[in-house]
Amino acid sequence: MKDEIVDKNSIIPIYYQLFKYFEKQIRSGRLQPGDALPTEMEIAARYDISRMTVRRAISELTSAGMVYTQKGKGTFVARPRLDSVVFNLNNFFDEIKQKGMNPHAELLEARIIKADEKLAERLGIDVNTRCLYFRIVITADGEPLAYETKYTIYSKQTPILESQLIDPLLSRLAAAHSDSIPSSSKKVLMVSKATEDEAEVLGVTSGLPVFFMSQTIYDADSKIIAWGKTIYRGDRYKLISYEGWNVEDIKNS
Amino acid sequence: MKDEIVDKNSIIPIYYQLFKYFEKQIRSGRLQPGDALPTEMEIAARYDISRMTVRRAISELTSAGMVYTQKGKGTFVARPRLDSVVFNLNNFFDEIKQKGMNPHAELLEARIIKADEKLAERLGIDVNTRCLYFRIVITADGEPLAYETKYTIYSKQTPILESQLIDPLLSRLAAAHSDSIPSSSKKVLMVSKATEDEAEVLGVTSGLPVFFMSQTIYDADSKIIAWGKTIYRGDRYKLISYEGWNVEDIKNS
DNA sequence: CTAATCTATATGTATAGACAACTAAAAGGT
DNA sequence: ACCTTTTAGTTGTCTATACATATAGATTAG
Repeated sequence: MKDEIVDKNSIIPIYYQLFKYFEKQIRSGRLQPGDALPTEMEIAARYDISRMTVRRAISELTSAGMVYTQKGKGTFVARPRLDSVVFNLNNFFDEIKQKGMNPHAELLEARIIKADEKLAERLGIDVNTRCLYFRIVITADGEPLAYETKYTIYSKQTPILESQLIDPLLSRLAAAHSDSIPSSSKKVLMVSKATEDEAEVLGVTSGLPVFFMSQTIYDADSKIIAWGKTIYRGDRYKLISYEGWNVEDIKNS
Repeated sequence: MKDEIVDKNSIIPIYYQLFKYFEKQIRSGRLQPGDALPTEMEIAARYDISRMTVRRAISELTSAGMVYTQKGKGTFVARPRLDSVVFNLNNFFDEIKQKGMNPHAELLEARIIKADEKLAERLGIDVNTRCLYFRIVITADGEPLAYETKYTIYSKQTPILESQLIDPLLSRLAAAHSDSIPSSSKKVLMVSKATEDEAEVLGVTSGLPVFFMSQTIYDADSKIIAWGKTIYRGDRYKLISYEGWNVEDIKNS
């Protein structure tokens, strides 16, 4: 009757059962930052499993950032990192749905263009290179939330599907229409005031504070293959970031 | 003369040498998304090492998100995730330094207060609970960049050091002055216009678009132990996020 | 009393092997 | 021609073991 923690006959891997057990201990606060876990040998002996299996469980905990190990000393519960901010700006289709609203993307304009000097400069390409240019507006229950302008190199000449243009992932679009493979991206988030054009599309008064995000997609050779900007309504949009070990609890508070 | 890829006599672990080798192959684009890695047995045989050592290397690649494995099929190079945004808003001390500027934090006000109704509501505590309240302004080369207002529960009554108040990590402060241990945090980023007070502290004109970030620190029982807000000058601050496999290259472009 | 050495203990690396679970293609039967 | 079964090959899990390396405290030498 020592333990129901590890069931060797379960189809669930032993290392995973152990991992989940310690994760629970830490998330609930029963194991607190700085506390030492039992040594690997102790755990192995207690549950009659191999030390390598224990190490696999601890390895998972380590890469989840929940514990850290010190050679010669032991394994300890880590302090949660509460100093970074992780936003998901792209998949707001799902976000809007989750709020019980109906997301929709409307294509305002889509054209094949030849790059002028300004665009050529921005994309690092030659003037007159063929590009795909389009603008969309994203609405929730009919109300505009974001306004996107995007450019991608159009070298494959594949047919353009409206469903593709609506895809919030610029990198996926770039993969479809350029013959380079997206490898890295750079995003810059700024605050700005809505221009007249933006205000009209978004249905707000000109000068309203908005988020301005530019996005650049690079291939493995660090060449630009796509560029886009998105304007988010400042009065309807905010970015929320959760971090730590009992995140699920605080989301409902 | 088959390989200089793995040196068994090196002090660098074999699995790490292997990991670095494949990482390089992927980052450089010689291995592209979708490409299959050699099988574990092949790699093990080729370099005369154990399969478990190969698996360790692949495990590192997997948790770095660079490859994925499919049972019964093989190991494949993953497509980079280019759809999230990771910002580091807090350690801008380092950021400012990196730009060759001189960061400084100035304490505007620091007091022990008893929570009024509004604050008690916000922190989820009783009215009259003792709290630490303070405001700081962060400058680069003397120019104000951000303006922070923070509250933490003050239950330990430890002495307050000015060096602590300047710490950009609110969770560290909360750990020092409350007897709860920070476990999770919630951050909300919005756009706003500078109020008169904010504009004066930041030395800008009232109404300038600014970033507004609120931050709430919770303990393991999901109780609030600290709250803060930060105003970032919109004309001087932008958030940059890099993702992908050749990030180091595009940073210099 | 101090400094160097030893010892016990902890995690880190690496090996060799066994079997399970899954995949895809080959082989076989109807 | 079609469906089923077999088979080879792959990753996943787990074991048992050996030695390396780091830590902290006890022991010892001076």
